[in-house]
Amino acid sequence: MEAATQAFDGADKIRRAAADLFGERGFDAVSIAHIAERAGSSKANIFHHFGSKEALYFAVLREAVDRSTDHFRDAMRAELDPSQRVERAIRGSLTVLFEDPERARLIFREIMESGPCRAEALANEVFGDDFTALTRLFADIQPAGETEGAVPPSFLAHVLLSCNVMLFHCHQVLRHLPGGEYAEQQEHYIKMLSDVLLSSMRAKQETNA
Amino acid sequence: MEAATQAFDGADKIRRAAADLFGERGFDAVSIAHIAERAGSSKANIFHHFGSKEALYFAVLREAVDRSTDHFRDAMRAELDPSQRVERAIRGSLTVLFEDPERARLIFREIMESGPCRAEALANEVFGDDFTALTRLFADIQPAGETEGAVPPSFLAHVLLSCNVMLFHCHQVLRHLPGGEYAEQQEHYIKMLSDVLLSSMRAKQETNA
DNA sequence: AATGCCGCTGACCAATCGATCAGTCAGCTT
DNA sequence: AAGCTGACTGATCGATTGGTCAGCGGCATT
Repeated sequence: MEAATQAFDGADKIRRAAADLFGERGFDAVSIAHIAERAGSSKANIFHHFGSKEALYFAVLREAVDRSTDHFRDAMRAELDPSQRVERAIRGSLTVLFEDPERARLIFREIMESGPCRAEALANEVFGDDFTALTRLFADIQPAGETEGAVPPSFLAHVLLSCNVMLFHCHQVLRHLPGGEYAEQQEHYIKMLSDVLLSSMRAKQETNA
Repeated sequence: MEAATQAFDGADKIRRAAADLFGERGFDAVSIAHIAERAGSSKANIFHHFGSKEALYFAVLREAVDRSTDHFRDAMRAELDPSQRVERAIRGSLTVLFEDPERARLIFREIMESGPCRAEALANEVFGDDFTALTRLFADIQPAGETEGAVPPSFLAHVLLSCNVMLFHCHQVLRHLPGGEYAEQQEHYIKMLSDVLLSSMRAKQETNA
């Protein structure tokens, strides 16, 4: 029978140590020796389990991605009125980011670094589902019949995710900016972003100069 | 008399090569030997001019920051009607990013990596001016008297910068997302983001559930 | 012509990198 | 007890890392 502490493999401890270090400092700044030390293991054992540094990195990345999508989908299942659903979506996405910062940084670094080759795979396998779910949420909320000149739902998803990701990565800088107090008042931030998104859905005024 | 080709120092060529490589791959993934090779110089010469790898990195970073702020301030000096000024600001910020991608990536990486210690310095010396200028633009545009329950200008600046930075870093991924065609149609993107920002400035409807 | 300075180089250094190796040990099967 | 398997280790590999150093050649000054 397994122990009550979830039965930590040696391989699991290595994966966790690697996830922390890769998330903090990136692929190149972390050495196998560091990971082995943090995991309480030996260098050779890492190669025994994962074969190469790159393979370990991909294993860690894939696990991070899988857990991330699970979290996100749970966060926006409710069927409430529009403003509550939007706030829920913002809060959910924010939670995914701040609950496991190393994982979030790991994934974003991968996006930044990925050339055109890996980008398509990342879009399909990693972010496609989340983005589609968010897009559908905005499409559902939008007042029927006003979809003509309005901002498309997928772009509202872009706005939501962009603001959250920026807040996550830069909040240490943002809070020192003039008028950047919102970076430390999460509820206030959610309210403001929700206002922006909702108001740009109803608008149907003169859209052209 | 200097040559017509701007008189490239050996030191200048090193700086340029380093800026390219650091921007592409980050600090740790780039070696002095790589930089020397790309610059057509020798390893030892780099240490002769800059003393250490870290010093070279900071020199490159500081130069990138200085040039970036200059570009941005020019981009939004005009005094047109609100929608045109907003579009101008979006386009200006976008130009800063895409005109010199290595520089932009260099700076953003520094923001991501910087702990609380360096974050305040970065906020004051690097982004403070741009952010303040953008904030003032939105404050000017906002209809007088409606500043009560409205979204504050500094948050609109956050939205603008977030969306642009996200588009810049992730556009290879975004264009493969369902509904992500806007990532490749810059004018369309500007129009949509402008709509979002403008409509959330006029809104004064029921702001609470 | 001798001087000092400066941009620059090849050879070299200790340290560390990712990776491989032979080999130890515990547990399972027969 | 014999045999096998898989987790694990210390020693070690060649390559590469950031960094040092003595010295070269051109150029201006004296």
